[in-house]
Amino acid sequence: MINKNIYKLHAEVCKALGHPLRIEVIDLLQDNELCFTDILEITGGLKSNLSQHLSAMTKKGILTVRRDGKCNYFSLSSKKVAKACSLMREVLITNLKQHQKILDKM
Amino acid sequence: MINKNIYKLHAEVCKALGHPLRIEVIDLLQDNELCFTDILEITGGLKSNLSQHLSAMTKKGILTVRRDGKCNYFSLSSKKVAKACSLMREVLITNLKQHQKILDKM
DNA sequence: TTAATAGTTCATATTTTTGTGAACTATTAA
DNA sequence: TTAATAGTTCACAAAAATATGAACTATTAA
Repeated sequence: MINKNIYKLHAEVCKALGHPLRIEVIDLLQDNELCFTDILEITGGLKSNLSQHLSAMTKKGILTVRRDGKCNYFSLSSKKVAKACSLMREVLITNLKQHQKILDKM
Repeated sequence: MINKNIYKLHAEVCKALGHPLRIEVIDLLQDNELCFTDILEITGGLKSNLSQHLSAMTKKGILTVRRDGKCNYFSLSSKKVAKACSLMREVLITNLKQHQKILDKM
């Protein structure tokens, strides 16, 4: 019971990976920082939506913001996030291949 | 536009990490398989709830089931899932420490 | 000071996830 | 064949996440 809280916190951080737009942002920020407008231009959609997603990721400690003039530059707070994300992508790829293998047999 | 689908699939798989109970299950299955009843006994809660979470994780290719007699044994489909999960835990720990540091200064 | 750029915040509607209990299925043992 | 064990499935209610557009704030430039 006492350690259920750590699972809750842990899940909160992991939730940051659970949305297509947030995955795309993590991909974009893999090697460099980008400002809000750059990210918006690449990902598309509404600025309010992106802003809220970036804000949520920042609150969870996934992203770091740096203000420079009138621009907000976002970056990954740790390479570990990108690594975790890419491991999960590998799991997905393996699943898709497995799926394909099953289809091939039909 | 064409590659937005991969983000969607990727996010779907990552969502498996975004729930306290599912995190706990991943932790439990890190080194060994366990049957449904064992997992239920450790995690607590309703069997229907656990069953649905395990089923969702299995559909997403995160878990593998092996039926033996009347028991269903669950295991991680890949060590990569455990690794991704533990990387995100490290990110959380770093955040918590950072948070603590800020509190200490107040 | 006014306008433009760069974003954030907020309220609300919609969609998705989650939890619950009851009913159901499958395997084994008596 | 009946009962017990081990789970799954289903319908529904409640909670949480998401998308949207309008209004707002902050910085810079003219």
